[in-house]
Amino acid sequence: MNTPDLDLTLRTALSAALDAAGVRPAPAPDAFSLQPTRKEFAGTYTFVTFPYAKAAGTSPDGLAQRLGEHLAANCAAVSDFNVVKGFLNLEIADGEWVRQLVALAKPTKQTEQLETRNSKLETQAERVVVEYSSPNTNKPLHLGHLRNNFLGYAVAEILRENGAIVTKANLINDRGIHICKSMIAYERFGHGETPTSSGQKGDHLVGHYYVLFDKHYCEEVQQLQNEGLTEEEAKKRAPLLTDAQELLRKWEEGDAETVDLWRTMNSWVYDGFDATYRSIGVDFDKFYYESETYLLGKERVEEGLAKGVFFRKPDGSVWIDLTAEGLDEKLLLRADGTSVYITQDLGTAELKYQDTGCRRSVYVIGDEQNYHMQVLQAILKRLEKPYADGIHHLSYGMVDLPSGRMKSREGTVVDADELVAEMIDTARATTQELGKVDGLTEAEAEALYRTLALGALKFFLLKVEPKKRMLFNPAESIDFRGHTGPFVQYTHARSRSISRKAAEQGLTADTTAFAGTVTELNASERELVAQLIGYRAAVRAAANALAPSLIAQYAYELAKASNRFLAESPVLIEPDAARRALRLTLVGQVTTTLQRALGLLGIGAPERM
RNA sequence: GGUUGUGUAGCUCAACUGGAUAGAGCAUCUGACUACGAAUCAGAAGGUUUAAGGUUCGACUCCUUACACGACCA
Repeated sequence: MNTPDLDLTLRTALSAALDAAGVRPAPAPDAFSLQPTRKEFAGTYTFVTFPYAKAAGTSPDGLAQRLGEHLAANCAAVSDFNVVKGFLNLEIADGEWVRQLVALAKPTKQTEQLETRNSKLETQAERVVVEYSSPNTNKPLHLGHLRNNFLGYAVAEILRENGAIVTKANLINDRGIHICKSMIAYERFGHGETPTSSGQKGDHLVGHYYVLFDKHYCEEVQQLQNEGLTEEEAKKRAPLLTDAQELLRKWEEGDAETVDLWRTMNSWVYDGFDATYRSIGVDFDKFYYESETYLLGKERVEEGLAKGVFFRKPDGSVWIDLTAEGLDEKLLLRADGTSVYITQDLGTAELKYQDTGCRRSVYVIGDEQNYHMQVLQAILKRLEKPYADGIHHLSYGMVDLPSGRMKSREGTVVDADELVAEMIDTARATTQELGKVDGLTEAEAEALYRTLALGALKFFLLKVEPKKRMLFNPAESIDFRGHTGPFVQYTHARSRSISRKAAEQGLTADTTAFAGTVTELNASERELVAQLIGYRAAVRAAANALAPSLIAQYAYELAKASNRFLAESPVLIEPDAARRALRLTLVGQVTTTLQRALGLLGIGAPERM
């Protein structure tokens, strides 16, 4: 027998009760809000009657009373209710909580879920592409990219868990003047240095030359100004810049030597990126390179001109007028026929659609591109692309430092690799100080430090709503206690420890040992079951809102409930066998659920810590 | 100048999209390791939600106006 979703059971019953109370048409089960009861009142779920009191022709309290009586009589899950100022608080029968727990723990239930999910995959599952990371190849990844990478990875995993078919895509910006700047600096000052010869990671090496470019460029500009040029003039005529521009022209013409250097330097960067991606635990299904897509955009321009959506100005440049959408006129192709950013994006969007068949596409990009993304979507709508409506810009705010905004030129950038390394050092120090790693091999311990470091970092960056700017204080921000990743990881390790000890003592989490016999729960047990069955709702909400922060919040609250439970309810020492089995089942469910929730955020769940 | 985002406890963030006395963590103070892990738990203190109006049974949330900070578009 299947135990249905408690939330759905209650909603269905409430809908029927509203109908019986004369609310016509009664709202559908998913059309009203059923919220957790505030903890100062008795009950678990609360229904607000104000919106329906008029239709029922009674006071809110009167309606609440009638609904409560109807539910108590007709819904087995509801054991009692109370009414406070128009709020109907529902209390759930302990027997129902036990049934819910048994259903959660049933392995058959899970395989069933998997099967329905697989068959859904075959037929009507939604296909989504999540584009994230999307770095430039002229500098290594920094703190801002980490927020992007973690967000993108988590959103993709959450959508997948919610039943979608997801393609993780990475669009690499590998061409343009910025690469040429690194190249020209390398030609000038590199003396044939390579990652191997210098012992530097490839992306750091190339980033180094980008910085060198800027340094020498500034000197040249100063020099020219001293010779009497205006600042503006000097900035335009500095030889390094004109050389870089010349290099870009040669690259576009396909000059063999230039393309060769470009390819070599980019390959160094990719090796470096690979290492970083592996180190921070993110992955991709598909890579796109702007050097391969930037020409595709021009076909879209032709298409737009043919459809009359775009127009050509007398100088030959191509534009679109988006004033009707509240935007401006936007340049799509320069008078000399070269493309601009948005041109490439049109091409890439089309390519992604052809490759994956996804009508829905999530772009994880910083909020400085809000306008750009609005324009992109508006243009695709005008072109009547089937994927235009499915574009969603997951916009996130910058990560600021106490000193202000990160600026690569001023050297105030927090490098991703360095930050992770520092975090690992902190995790190592903290763990060793607590003396928790006795019995682990060196390799196991090091793996643990990485898991903890990344857990802290990812949780810290993901628990905040994406669109908010956030402050990162390297000295203080990352903590291992309180509302943190390691707190959740600790709870998992603690629960695993109890399960291991139980197994050593021959105790099992057998649901048949308590399924019919235990009929009363204490407050911490009830709260924990309620949290556990909230997992699916949390995933659904997070998927709909593209909000990993909801999963972080859920994992934290589950961990909190678990620790409270363990403080109040002895497990292994519990003398009553049935209750002991129930509590062991709870412990087991906490570990698997925490593991899944953390997994969605890309955070590992250690066996011990 | 135009468009847009943000503003909540000393600090970093929540608030189920209009619901009850605005909640957590850090920092501060108090208590709990001879019960399974104290990276934990229990408790105290901390608020005119930037300001002023408005909408209604009810506003951090929606609408005006102003202020502060940011981003983008000329």
